[in-house]
Amino acid sequence: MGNIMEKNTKEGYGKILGRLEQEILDVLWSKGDATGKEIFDSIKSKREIALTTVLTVIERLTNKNFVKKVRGESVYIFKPAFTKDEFAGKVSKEMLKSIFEISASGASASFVDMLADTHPLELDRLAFLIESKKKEMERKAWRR
Amino acid sequence: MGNIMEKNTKEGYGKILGRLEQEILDVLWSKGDATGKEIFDSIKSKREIALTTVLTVIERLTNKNFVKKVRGESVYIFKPAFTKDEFAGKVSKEMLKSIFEISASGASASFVDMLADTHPLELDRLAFLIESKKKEMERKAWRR
DNA sequence: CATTCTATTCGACAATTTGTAGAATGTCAA
DNA sequence: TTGACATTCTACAAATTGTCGAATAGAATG
Repeated sequence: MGNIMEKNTKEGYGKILGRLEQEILDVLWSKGDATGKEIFDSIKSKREIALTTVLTVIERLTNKNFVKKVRGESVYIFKPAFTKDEFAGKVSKEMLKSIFEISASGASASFVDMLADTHPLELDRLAFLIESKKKEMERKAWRR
Repeated sequence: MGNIMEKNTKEGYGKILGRLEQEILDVLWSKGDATGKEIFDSIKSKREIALTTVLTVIERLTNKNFVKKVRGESVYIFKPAFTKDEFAGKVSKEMLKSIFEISASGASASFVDMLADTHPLELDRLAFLIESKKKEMERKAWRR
């Protein structure tokens, strides 16, 4: 039947990062840290691309504070500024804020569906998180 | 202390729609349907803007299938293609998919935090949704 | 029918974001 | 000094969104 949200925009709506940006962060998350050349090699092994292209985008990620740049011996070394979890957390907080402004209930329903489809085991953890959060809120309400 | 995700990009990361796009959909969601002129009037009452600007963006939303355009008597009438809930559901599905590819656990945690902050009462509904979903999954697993 | 509003569509330009990469410049060792 | 390698600069292209004026199409009126 074809999803209505498709094909209208370049990347779709949920895209946080561009393709190359994502590739770079993936390399960094998997290696922990890397030189520009290493990142380039890794991406180059999958598709044709110029070194400077990769360097440029790494630089941009650095400016966005997604990547840290530190001087190594004779070469810069790049590190992810956040772990995957931290990153996902920060970004989703932003995104969800936008969505919640439109409709919290619609977002909740989708969230559960999505989770059930892709990470069914996470459902239990989510249930647990909710319980914890509720308890935490009670404690806070208590202390007043 | 200042969120690290701020100020780097024009709009921030979670933005699904541009400002004017959002304003237009908001008008449509609140009125149910409206002519171009009506939408324009509504937005114009809050800030200076040209009629054609609004019309152009309505047209773009129509092409994205966010808005339906139907011939009324002598004037076109626009309607939201989705309710707020549907829209939030569809969009968040997309977004969450992206985020989950990065980290499901980070996203879950943020989700709960966000919900607790902005719509605390939704927490119970979410817990309920999870339970329902789990039961549904059990039933499906059962039938095999 | 010609004139005059009003509605709608077109075409354009600006700013931002992301991808792309060559040119220029910097660094360090032989 | 001369290479070889590293890093930065500069630029362009395509998309997206905001912004409108000009042109065109339709409807209403005299």
